[in-house]
Formats: sequence, structure tokens, C-alpha cells
Amino acid sequence: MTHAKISHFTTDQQQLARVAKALAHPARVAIIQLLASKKTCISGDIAAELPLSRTTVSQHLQELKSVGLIRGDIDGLTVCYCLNTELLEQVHQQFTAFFVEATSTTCGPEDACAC
Amino acid sequence: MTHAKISHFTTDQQQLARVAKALAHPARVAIIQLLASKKTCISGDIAAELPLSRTTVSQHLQELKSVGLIRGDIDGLTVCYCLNTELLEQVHQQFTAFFVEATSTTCGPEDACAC
DNA sequence: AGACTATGACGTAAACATACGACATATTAT
DNA sequence: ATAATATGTCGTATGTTTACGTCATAGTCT
Repeated sequence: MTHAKISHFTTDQQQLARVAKALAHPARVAIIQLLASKKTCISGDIAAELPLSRTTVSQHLQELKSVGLIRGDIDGLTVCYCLNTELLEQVHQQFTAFFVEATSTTCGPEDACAC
Repeated sequence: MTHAKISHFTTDQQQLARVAKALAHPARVAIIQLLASKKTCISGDIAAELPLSRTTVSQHLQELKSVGLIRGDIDGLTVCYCLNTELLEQVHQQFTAFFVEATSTTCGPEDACAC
């Protein structure tokens, strides 16, 4: 009965974890940075710039696409991948809210613990 | 030869992925939110508030601790877990930089692709 | 000391992720 | 039509994560 308790968390928690998971591999971070730096939405060129096989890169691209962080539009023979800036913006807000919430409260002096 | 190419990415990419991975499970997101909301925090209580067994929660706590996002100070019989606000702040900056970079560039009209 | 409690460590089964070669498909070029 | 090219899909080997029960340890209490 493994991996069955995820539904017991809030939608927000699941959403944040979902995006975090998409960013939980350096290759996927690199892909997003690459797409951000290039003006043109390259396709197979991405694979050429990473130290991974084309197949593996394709897999990572699918993963990012399934979360919605990137989009892939077929343009003849090649596929044009680009960032979904709206979602990224939205996710940015979500992460910011999370971090603000997490950093606002400090273990005060009235606590029993020493941290 | 799986999982052997990670070293070929930049330190920044690895660091960001590492933290993202720590947040890639709703339970860990929930734990951080819980620690942020409570002034005092003890491991056993955390398990009580999550739909997971104490053992599993302990495992998630270790994971967060290994990345450095939380700290656990032994206080007699119990362990006092609390957020590492300095690291969280730092990570927040890192994520912000990443998202800003990712959202600044839009696929311009001069491109061939339609996205 | 002996019972009690809070935790972490260990073992483990099932699920998932990673990486990649081989194959399939579809589009362009000759 | 045939060849070349760009991509995705499939299968698969290996490693990692998740979830949890059981046990060990170490601090409290009487």
C-alpha cells in the first residue's frame, strides 16, 4: 500500500510538490534555463547541449510538459519547445508565498526548545 | 550506468534540484508549513498531524534535515525540530532568481515557432 | 533498578525515476 | 518512391523513494 496517502494532503501542497518534483532534476532545471536563454524555441538542439542521450532528454521534456511548465508545438519535422511563462509566473507566486510563510516565523524565545 | 550524469551539470542547477527534490513530496511541504505555523515543534506531534505513520514521517524529517531545511535539536527525550530560516531565505532567493530568469524571456514574434 | 516513552535505525515490499538502445512514425528532400 | 532526418514510444536494467512494521537506544519517572 505504498504511495497511497498523497490524496490526504491539501491541493496546494500537492501542487507545490508536483512542480518541485518537476524541478527536482538538474537536467530539467538546465532545460528551463536553456529555453529561457535562447530566443528561439529549439527542439532537438536541447539534447545536443546536455550531457545526456537524446532519448533521456526527450523523457525529461515530456515530464516538464506533463506538468505544464513547457509547451511543445510541432513545426514540420522539428518540435518547438518553449516555456509556459504564465504557469511559471503563477508557480513563482506560489513558491514565494510558501517561502514567505516559512521564513516569517522564527522559533521565538518563549519556546521551550533551544533552536 | 544510471544516475551518473548529474555531475555534468552546474553547481547551481544541482543545488536547486536538490532543494526542489526535498520539496517534491506533499508530506514534506506540509511538515515545513506545520513547523512554520507552530511556535514549538516536536517530532511526535508532527506525525500525529499527518496521515502517515510515525516511521514514515521520521524518514521525511531526516530527508529535510539532510538538505538542511530543518534542524533537530535533542531536548531530553524529545527532539525539537525547527526551520532553518537562513537557508530557507537563501533558497528563496535562488528560486526567485530562477523564476525571474525563466519568466523574463518570452518567445518573441521574430521566431519561427508559433508559441 | 524497572517500567514507560519518544525517537531513530533496520529491513523490506512495492512503486517510481533515470538512462539508454532499438524501433516506429512522420516530415522533408532528392 | 526512396532516403535522410527529427522525434516520440517501448522495453529494460538499475537505482531511488515511499511507507511501514519491528527492534534498539536513550532519556524519564516511580
